[in-house]
Amino acid sequence: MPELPEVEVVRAGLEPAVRGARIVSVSVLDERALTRHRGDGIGFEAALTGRALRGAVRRGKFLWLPIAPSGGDGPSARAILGHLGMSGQLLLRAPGSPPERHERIRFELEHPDHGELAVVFADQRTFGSLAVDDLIPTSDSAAAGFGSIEPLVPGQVAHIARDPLDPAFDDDAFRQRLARKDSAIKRVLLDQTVVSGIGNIYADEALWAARIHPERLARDLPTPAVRRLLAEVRAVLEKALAEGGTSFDAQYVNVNGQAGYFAHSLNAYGRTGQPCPRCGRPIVRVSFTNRSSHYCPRCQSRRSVK
DNA sequence: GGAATAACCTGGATGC
DNA sequence: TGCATCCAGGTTATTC
Repeated sequence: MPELPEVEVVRAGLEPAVRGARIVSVSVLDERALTRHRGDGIGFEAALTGRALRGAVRRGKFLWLPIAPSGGDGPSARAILGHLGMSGQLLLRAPGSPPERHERIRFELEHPDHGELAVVFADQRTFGSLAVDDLIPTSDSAAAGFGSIEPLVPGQVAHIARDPLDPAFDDDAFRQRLARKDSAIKRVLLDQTVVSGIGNIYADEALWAARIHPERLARDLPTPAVRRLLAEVRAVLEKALAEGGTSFDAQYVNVNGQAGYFAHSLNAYGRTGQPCPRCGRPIVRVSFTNRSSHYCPRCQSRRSVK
């Protein structure tokens, strides 16, 4: 389940491989991997073949590879936009390597320093997708995301909020947004237009660390609780990033196909019935908007939040 | 306009 | 052993 740390691991792995590389060929094997693309597979291949890439950028769970303009100079006008969904993988492979299981799209690249290589987009559940999208100015004129200094963001990502690790993330604006939200705090944490990069795993972990019940109304949280929550969100994301992300199965791996280790550090998510690491009371799991929420009923009281 | 819900999808786990 | 059912969950369109 790729959330911010997992996508950042992928971005960091792709960056040196794609920066300055030229796309020699593109093979769309399954057009379901282009649900975000306005056009068909043939058009996708034609739009990218022969073009050069400038790097890898991420905002929240979205990442994109800016495409150099045909002249080579000036700002990029378009990018390859990607979202991994639930089970998407971007893998670096040797040119002509055997097809991956669930391989959907393959790029053959020529890099001035690394030579020939392949970037493979594989996706078991086909919730992820790639697209060619136009870049537009960011609403706040700040750099679009991690890995870029340009204030240009794919149009499909313009509505996505900045993530808590982004230097341009506005803590006060986030707090004010929460104060107007008549929804459970966990639902708000999962709303990518409010704060991006957080999914079910890290929402549960951050709420556990901040001792906040997932069904507390966002607007009822006092300012100190919001500050504590933001601090714990950042701490959880940074720790997961340092450990290479969370892998429960083969659904999340880095660009080399390796799993992350953060699953060993989880305190609440997926630990139903196991003792809370803080107080020892069993972690409970409740159904929550077609999802699961895991929390400690003692540490995360529905009332006493300060 | 804001909030809640359903649908998309595949494969592993579980129960019979 | 084989079949049916459930579950995982990010995003978005639809509904309320």
